[in-house]
Amino acid sequence: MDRIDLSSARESAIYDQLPPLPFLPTWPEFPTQPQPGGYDGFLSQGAAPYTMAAPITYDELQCQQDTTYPGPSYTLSVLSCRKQKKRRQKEENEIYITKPPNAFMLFMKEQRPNVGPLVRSKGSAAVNAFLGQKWKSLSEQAQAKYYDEAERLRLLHKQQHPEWSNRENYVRMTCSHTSLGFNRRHPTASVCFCVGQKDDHKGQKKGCQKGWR
DNA sequence: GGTCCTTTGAAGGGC
DNA sequence: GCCCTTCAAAGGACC
Repeated sequence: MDRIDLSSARESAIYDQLPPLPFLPTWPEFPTQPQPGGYDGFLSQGAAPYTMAAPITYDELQCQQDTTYPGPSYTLSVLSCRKQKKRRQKEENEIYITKPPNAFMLFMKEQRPNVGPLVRSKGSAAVNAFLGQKWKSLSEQAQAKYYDEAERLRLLHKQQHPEWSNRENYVRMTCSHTSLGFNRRHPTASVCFCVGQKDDHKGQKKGCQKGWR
């Protein structure tokens, strides 16, 4: 596994004191030993041959949320950090604060490595769809662990970024609903500066429009 | 290089 | 209060 040095990143070391996530090593619904086939076996056999993931750490979680995570070097997957690394470079030293993950996102993060090659070969969309089904099949007790952790991370995020709002990461709504919108690049600007473009459900372009900046 | 796909849940704005 | 929209994650596919 590659190692990324994030030691030059910003101040707070609040995550340093957090213990490893206490999740799945004791999860009772699935066998704790690696099973041949992983989720693919689950699909093809209708049973639950399950490849148990090693517990993820807060270091890895924080990498997904904010690659400016302070502290020494962390053992990270280059792939898992690629998008944010690209975005960071794009933002040219400006800090981009991501939304805290919800319960399902934590579940996906943890279980994605367990998905077998058959499902994985169909792409991330298929993997996520499969994990969505898996999520729904979990007991409330099993899901509660993820809801609790998501809530804890949400509060932690709020503590670390008290002024932050989801709205700051929005590309379209802030621009389309007010002439005094703001966005991730210029959160305090008095004019809207469009930074993205997406297709709506009708296949039409939304996002950047003439006169927005 | 940028965007889509695909999921669930959180959050915010409009009415 | 409800509805709609966006974003959080992943990485291959596509333009």
